[in-house]
Amino acid sequence: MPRAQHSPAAVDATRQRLAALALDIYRVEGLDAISFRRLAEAAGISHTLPYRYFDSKEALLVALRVQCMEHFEQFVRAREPSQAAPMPRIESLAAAYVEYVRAHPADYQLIFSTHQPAINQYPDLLAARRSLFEHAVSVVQHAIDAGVLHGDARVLTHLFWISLHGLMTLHAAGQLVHGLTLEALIAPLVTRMVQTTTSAPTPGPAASKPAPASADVIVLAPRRRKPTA
Amino acid sequence: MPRAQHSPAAVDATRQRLAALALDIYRVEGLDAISFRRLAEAAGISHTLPYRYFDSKEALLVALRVQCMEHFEQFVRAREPSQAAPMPRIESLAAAYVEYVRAHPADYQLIFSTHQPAINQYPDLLAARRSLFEHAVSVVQHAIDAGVLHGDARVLTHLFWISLHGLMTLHAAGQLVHGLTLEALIAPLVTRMVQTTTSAPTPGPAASKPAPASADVIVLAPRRRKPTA
DNA sequence: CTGTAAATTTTACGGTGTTAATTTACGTTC
DNA sequence: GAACGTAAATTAACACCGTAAAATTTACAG
Repeated sequence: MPRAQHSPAAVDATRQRLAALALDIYRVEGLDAISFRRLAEAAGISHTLPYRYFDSKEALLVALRVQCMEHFEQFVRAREPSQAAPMPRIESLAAAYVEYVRAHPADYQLIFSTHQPAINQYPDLLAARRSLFEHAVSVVQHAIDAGVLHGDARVLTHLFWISLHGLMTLHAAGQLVHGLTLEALIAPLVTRMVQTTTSAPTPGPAASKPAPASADVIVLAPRRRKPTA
Repeated sequence: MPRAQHSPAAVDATRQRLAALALDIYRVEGLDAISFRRLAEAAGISHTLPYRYFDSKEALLVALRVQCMEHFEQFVRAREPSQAAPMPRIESLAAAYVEYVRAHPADYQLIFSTHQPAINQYPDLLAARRSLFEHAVSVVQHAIDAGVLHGDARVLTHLFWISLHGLMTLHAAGQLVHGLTLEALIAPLVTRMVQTTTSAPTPGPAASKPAPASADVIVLAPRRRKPTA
C-alpha cells in the first residue's frame, strides 16, 4: 500500500545532479557561495531536501571533492601517451598535471583545500585519491622496471607529486612571490626532479630507510655523517 | 569639547589583543569557530565592536595570517646558526621550516589556506611574506656567492620552498597517502633538493630562460632537444 | 476511493556577518 | 558643577546560514 521508494539508482542520479549544480555555483561564485539553501533554490526544491542526498554540508563538500578528483584523473589519463619511453611518460604525466591545474585552478584548490576533514575519514575520498595516486605509481614503476629510475615507486611518486603539488597549489592560490611565474618555475623544477632520480641510484641510508627520527629534534638526515657500515 | 579619541597606539594594541584572542580560538576549535560574536564574547565586548578594529571578518583572518607569518619568521630566524658553512645553513633553514610546521600545523595551514583572498590584495600580507622569503633568499645567495650553488637566488629559493611547502602542506592537512610519512619523505626530498643544485650548474636553456610556453599546450621544457648552440 | 508510508515542504531555532539607530562616557566650555 | 558635543560602545535589525522536527503533500497498493 505504501508509496514506492525511489530506486537507489535514481537517488544516486539526483545526488550527482545536485553535486554538479553545487560545483557550478562553486566555480562561478566561490566556496562561500555554496549553501544548501542556494543549491536547493538552483535545483528548484525546498531548502531542506538536499538532506535526502547529503548527510551534511560537509558531506556535500566531500562529494564535490570526489567529483573533481574523478574528473582530474580522467583528464590526466586521457592525455597519457599510449606508447612512449618511460621518462617521457613521466614527463607527460607531469605536464598533464600542470595543464589540469592551469585549466581548473578552482577545482584543484577544492581537491586540496585546507581546513577540510581529513581524507581518511571518507572512504570515497580515500578511494579517489588512491586511484589517482596508484596510476602515477604505475607510470613510475614502469620506469623503475626499465632500469631508468631507482628506488621505491611509491616514495618516488610521492616525491614527484610533492614538488608538483607545492608549485601548483601556490600557483592556483595566487601565492607565488612577485616576479616568479609558473612558467618560469615549472621547467627547472621538473628538470631537477627527473635529473636527480635518474642520475643518483638513491644513496642507501637516506632513501630506502630514512634516519630513525623518533625524537622530534633532528628532522633532516645529517648528510655529512658517513655510513657506519 | 568632544570626547577624546583613543590614541592610534591604544587602538593598535587592542587590535593585537583581539587578533591574539582569535588565534587562540582558532587553534583550539578550528577555523569555523572564528566569529566576531564569539571573539567579542571572549573579549568581553559587544558583538559589533570588533568592527572598530577590523573592517570585516576577512580582514580579521588576514590579520591572523600576518600574525602567524611573523611568528613563523621569528621562529625560523631564532634557529639559524650564526656561523656555518653555506649548505649546512640552508639545511638548517629547511629543518627549521619543517620543525615549525610540525609544532604548529594549524598555524601553517592558516598561513597558506586556500580560498583566501589573494595575497597581493593585502599589503600587510605581502610584506610579511616578502620578509620571510627574502630572508631565505639571502641564505641561498650566500651559498651562491660561495660558489657552492649556481643560478638565480630567487628562483632557487622558490624551488626549494615549493618542494618543502608541497610536503608540509600535505602533512599538515593529513593528506599524505597512506603508508608514507613525513619522516620517510623529508630526508630524500631535501637530499635531492641539495644534490641537484650543487652538482648541476643549471643547464642553460631550462633554468635561466625557460621555454617560451606562450601557447598552453607545451608546458615542460623538451628535455631531449639538444641546445642549438 | 482510501489508507499508508515515502517524499517533500513548512516551520522553527540558534548562529552568523553586517548596517543602522541608539545609548553611554568623557573632555570642553559656560 | 552643569550642559554640550562628539567619540565610543551597545542595542536593534536584517538577511543569510545549517540543521532538526513537525506538518503536509504525493503516489501507489488494495
